[in-house]
Amino acid sequence: MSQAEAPGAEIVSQRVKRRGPAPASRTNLRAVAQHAGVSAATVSRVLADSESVRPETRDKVLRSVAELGYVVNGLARAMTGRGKQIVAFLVSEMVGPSFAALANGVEQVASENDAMFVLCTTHGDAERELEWVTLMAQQRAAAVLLVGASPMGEQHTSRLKRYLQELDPVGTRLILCGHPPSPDLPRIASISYDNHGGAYELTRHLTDLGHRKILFVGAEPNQSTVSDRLAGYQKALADAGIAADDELIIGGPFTIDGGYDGITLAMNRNLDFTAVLGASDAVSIGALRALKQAGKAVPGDVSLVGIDDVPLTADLTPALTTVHVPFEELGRMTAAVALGLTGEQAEHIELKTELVIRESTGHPPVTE
Amino acid sequence: MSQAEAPGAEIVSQRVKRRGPAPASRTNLRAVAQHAGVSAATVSRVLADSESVRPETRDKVLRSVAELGYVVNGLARAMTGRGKQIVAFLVSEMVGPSFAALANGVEQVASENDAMFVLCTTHGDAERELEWVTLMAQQRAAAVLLVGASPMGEQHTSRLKRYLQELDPVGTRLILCGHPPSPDLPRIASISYDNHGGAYELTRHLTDLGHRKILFVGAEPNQSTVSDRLAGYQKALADAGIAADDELIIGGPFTIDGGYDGITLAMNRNLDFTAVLGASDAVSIGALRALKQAGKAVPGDVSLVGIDDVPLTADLTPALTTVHVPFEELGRMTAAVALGLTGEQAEHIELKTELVIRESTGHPPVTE
DNA sequence: TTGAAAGCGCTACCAA
DNA sequence: TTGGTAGCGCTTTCAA
Repeated sequence: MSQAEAPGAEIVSQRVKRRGPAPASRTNLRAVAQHAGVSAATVSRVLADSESVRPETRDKVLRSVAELGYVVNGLARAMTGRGKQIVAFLVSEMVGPSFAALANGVEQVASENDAMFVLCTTHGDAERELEWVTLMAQQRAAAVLLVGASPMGEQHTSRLKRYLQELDPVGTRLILCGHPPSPDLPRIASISYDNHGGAYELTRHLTDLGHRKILFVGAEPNQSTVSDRLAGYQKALADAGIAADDELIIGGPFTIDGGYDGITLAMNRNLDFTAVLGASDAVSIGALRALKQAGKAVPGDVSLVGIDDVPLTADLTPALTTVHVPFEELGRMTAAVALGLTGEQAEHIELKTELVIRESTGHPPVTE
Repeated sequence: MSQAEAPGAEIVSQRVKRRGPAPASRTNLRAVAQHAGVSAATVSRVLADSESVRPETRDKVLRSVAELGYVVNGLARAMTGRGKQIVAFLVSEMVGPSFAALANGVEQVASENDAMFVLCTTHGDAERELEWVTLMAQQRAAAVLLVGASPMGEQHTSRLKRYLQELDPVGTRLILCGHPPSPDLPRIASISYDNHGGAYELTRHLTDLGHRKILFVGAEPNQSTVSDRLAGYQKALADAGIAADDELIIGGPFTIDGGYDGITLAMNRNLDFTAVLGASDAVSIGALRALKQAGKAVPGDVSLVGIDDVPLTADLTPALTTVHVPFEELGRMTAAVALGLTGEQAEHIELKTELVIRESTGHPPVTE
């Protein structure tokens, strides 16, 4: 270290105090300034593309930057409020095409707006979720997105309150995505889509074809998405004058295996049905597998429908009739709200869904 | 602001200087200290779970923290070197099940090790990729993961050099995931899998069944993954004593549509083939669609194989014979290297792939 | 147009 | 066990 350059007369002896916390890089803004023979302020201005700096000075600085391989410290920058915004995407599992489309939508808008997309998975663990929320509060994230269905009810509300408690003081927004507004916490923005309507249309399509015994598979209890879908299904049945039959509602998880097991169970129970409504496309895919194995023709013997319209459903045999959910749009909307691009007040947006009729539905077989 | 507390004799008048850069929260560690009647150092110790603090003091502090709704500033903390590590996952598009499995693997290991998983998409835009690398260097990320195949050759090398130039000075690791080592830059760690061997086995399976005219669809030019797969295919043909026929190699993107278009093209050209090797499962799915539309039976008329073994391939009709790629494992490995869990030196790991025979392959039809 | 210097909020050293 | 305090690296007045 050259100490000859100090212009001051008296040399303060043990001024040198070292405590390198960031051991990686020793080249900081000050070093660049020194190298370029200007002040730190000037370097900062150059880096911030500030107008008021003479071209020659700027060049000099930039040359030093290059020469020293200097990279601004975004962390320090963030501390002064000039950092990148963070949009945190909290989801249970990073699986499935719907997740991908949704995340893509969020990421697009985030990076269009110069924000950083941070993905956090909870694996359904409430503790982990809280940890993420806390971390994001600490990082002063712009927004935390709670993505996907989560359990409803009292417990959920108090959980959200807990989150708010951490996020509010630091100004981080909390947003529900794919989940209806929490009635007790209307302040929390929510971007969701019409699960009820989608399931209604789907069921209606089935009853219009003449089906009267329609199995609902994948009724995971106490979960907003499913319960809305279930409600839509029930409403459509009622409107068609079909009596509710709880036997036809099969529980189980929202997965391929869940669908497979659900159908297997239904057949073991000798349930009588001519159509199956999977609570999601994944469920329907599993259902299809089970149906095929049992030698049932789709839609000859049994009609099958799903919900979500994930990409590959069109490539199944038969191509699946389903409800299209605009996941990417949902993501874009959510990010827009997260970044405050849509106005200030709490928002509750519900996107429309759309029935897509393909090959897996037909008239019920004529029973004699 | 109380100015009475200044112990100095002379009161400098316009000392009050305000410039609130973080407008959200005014409660900082100092505020907590004041509220609790202790020093900042003590609060810091409590928050860091340091041993040397009396229980009563700790309680007092924690009470103040709760009362004030204080949340530590992770940014400031990061500046002193105590921040969360960042693992940045750079990928072209956030699509497909293979992406999900891979990302999941990385995320798992990252959060097991208390690091933050940041997902960045480039949409195939080199400029965007560089921007991300720069940002991550600024954020002092622990590692940047370049995920997925990327073009090969001279240009690629100089691109990597450019990245290194930004990442090296700040100690951020650069890692290639799903991409073989760069011959010119052996320092850069790479975690990949055996594309050549996978394609070889697959082709071998086909030739063993008696196929001699095997179409390769999805030969996107100048891309490491494909070129390795293509090489494996060619090697297997050669080993089976089958002459190479470039006509049978169809270009096009690595997607469902790419597969569809590829087959359509091949049939328009009246190409003679009894089996199709899709460069990826997506390609094969598209190929299957086209084949079906043309009235070809699979595997009766044409055998079809893919590579990747993405979840839904088992649910196609017929279930697809493919090569299983351990994406999640790949992700876990990559993250481990990224976080330096495996030793210090540059690593080049190649994971094994495995042939999965399902229903889409059979003997070629007997031609008379 | 440029420089000096005061923070931003936290951690860690050194004394007490 | 606790407090004082000097940084970490940057931005931004204020004055020159």
